Amino acid sequence: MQRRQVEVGKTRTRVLAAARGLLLVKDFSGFSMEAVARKADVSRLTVYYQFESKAGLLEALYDYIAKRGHMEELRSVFGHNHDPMVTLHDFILVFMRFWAWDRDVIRRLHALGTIDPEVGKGLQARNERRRQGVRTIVERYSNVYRTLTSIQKPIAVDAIHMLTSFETFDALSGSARSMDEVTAIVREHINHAIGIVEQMPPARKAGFSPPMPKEP
Amino acid sequence: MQRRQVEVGKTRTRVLAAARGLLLVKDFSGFSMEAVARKADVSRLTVYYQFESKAGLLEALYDYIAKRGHMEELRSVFGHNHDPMVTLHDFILVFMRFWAWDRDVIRRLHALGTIDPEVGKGLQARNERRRQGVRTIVERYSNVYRTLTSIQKPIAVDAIHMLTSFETFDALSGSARSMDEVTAIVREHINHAIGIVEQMPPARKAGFSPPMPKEP
DNA sequence: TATATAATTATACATATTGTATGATTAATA
DNA sequence: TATTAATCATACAATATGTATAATTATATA
Repeated sequence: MQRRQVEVGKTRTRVLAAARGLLLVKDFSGFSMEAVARKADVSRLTVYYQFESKAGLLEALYDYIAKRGHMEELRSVFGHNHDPMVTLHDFILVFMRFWAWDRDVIRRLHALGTIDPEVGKGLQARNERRRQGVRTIVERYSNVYRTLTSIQKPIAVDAIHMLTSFETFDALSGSARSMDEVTAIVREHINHAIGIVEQMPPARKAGFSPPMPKEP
Repeated sequence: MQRRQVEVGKTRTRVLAAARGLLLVKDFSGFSMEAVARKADVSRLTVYYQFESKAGLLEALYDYIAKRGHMEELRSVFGHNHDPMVTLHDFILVFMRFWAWDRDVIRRLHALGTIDPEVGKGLQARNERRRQGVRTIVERYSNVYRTLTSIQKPIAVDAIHMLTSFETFDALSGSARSMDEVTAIVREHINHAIGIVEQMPPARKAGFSPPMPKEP
C-alpha cells in the first residue's frame, strides 16, 4: 500500500492544479467538472471518484492552495514564545502572503462558498480558526500591555479579524498596491485597534467634533 | 402611454420582490428563473421579456434594493454644505443603513457578481462611485484640516473605501452586533484613517516596537 | 503466481437550468 | 377599429451535475 497511494496522490494533484487553473481564467463560466477533467487528462468519472462532488473538489482545492501558500507557518508563529506584538505581526504576515499568493483563486472560492453552503462550511471553519488565533493573540497581548478592558477585547478581536481577512486585503490591494504596502496599512490599523480602542465612545450618534487641525 | 407603464412596473416589482425573497432562503440553490417566475405568479418567459437574462434580473434587483435601502439620501449628504467631518459621518451612516437593511441579499448578490462578470460589472461601477464619494470627502476634509499629505491621501481614500464596504460591515456584524455598534467601530477606524495616517512609517518591515503599556 | 481489490474509464441515463424560437392571446393605445 | 406591447404556451437546443452499471487496468495480498 505505497505505490498506489503515490499514484492516487499524483492524480488528485493534477486534478486540483487543473481546477485552480480554470478558476484563474477571467471568464470562469467555463469551470465545470468536464473541463477540469479534460484539463487534468482524466475522465470526468475519476474526478467524482476522488472528490465526490463539485463542492468536494472545491474544498480540497482550498486545502491545496493553503499548502501552496505556506499556511503551515501558522504553527511556528504560535509555537515560538515571542512578545505578543511579534506574534501578532507574524500572524498578519502569514495571512497577507497567503492572500497575495492566490488572490484571484481565493476571491472566487470565497464567492462560491457564499453561494454553496456545502463549500462555505469549510471556509467558515477556517475563518473561525483565524478568529481563534486573533483571540489568542489579543489575550496574550492584553496580559502584557493592559490597553484593553474586557468589554473592548471582543471588539478588538473582531476588528482585527476583519482587518486580516481576505476581503480587506483584496480591497486594499486594488489593482496596483504591493503586498508590502497593503501589509503596512493593515498593520497600522491593527495597531490602532489593539491599542487605542479605549478612546472610542460607546455610541456616538451626533455632534461629533473633528480633531484639531495641525496648521491653521 | 400611462396605464400600461404602471402595469409593467407592477409586474417588474412583483418579479423583483420574488427574486429578493428567493435570495433570502438559506439554501438558495433553489434560485432559478423558473422559481422566481412561479413565486411572482408570472410565466418564465415574462421574466426574460422584462429582464433579458438572469444577469439582467440580478442587476435590476440591486437597483431595487438600493432604492428600498434609501441610497438616494446620498445626494443630500453631498448636497448640504456641511463641515466635511459631518459629511463623512453622514456618508458612513447611509451605507451602514443600506448594508444592514438587506444584508443577506447583498452578500449573495456580491458573491454572484464575483462569479458572473455580467453581474459584477454593475456592482463594480457602484463600488467605484462609492470610492469617488470617499475621494470627494477626503479632498474637502483635507482642504479644511490639513492632516494628510498628497501621498497619504490615496491611502486614506482606499482605507476608508474598504472600511465602508459591505464586506467590512458584514464581518463586524457577525451574528449579534447591532448596526449602531458596527457603525461606531467603523467610524472610530475611519477617524483614525483620515487623521492619524501620517504617523504610519512608509514601509515598516521588522523591528516594530509596541506602544507603551498604560500601567505596569 | 493466482486472486482479490482499488482506481480508472466507457456508456448511458435522469434531472435541472439557461436561453431561444414561434406563435397565440390579451389588453392598452393611437 | 387597427395597431402595438406585454404576457403566455409549447417546444427545443445546449449544457451541467450526479448516478448506475459494467468493463478494464494496475496494484496489493494470499
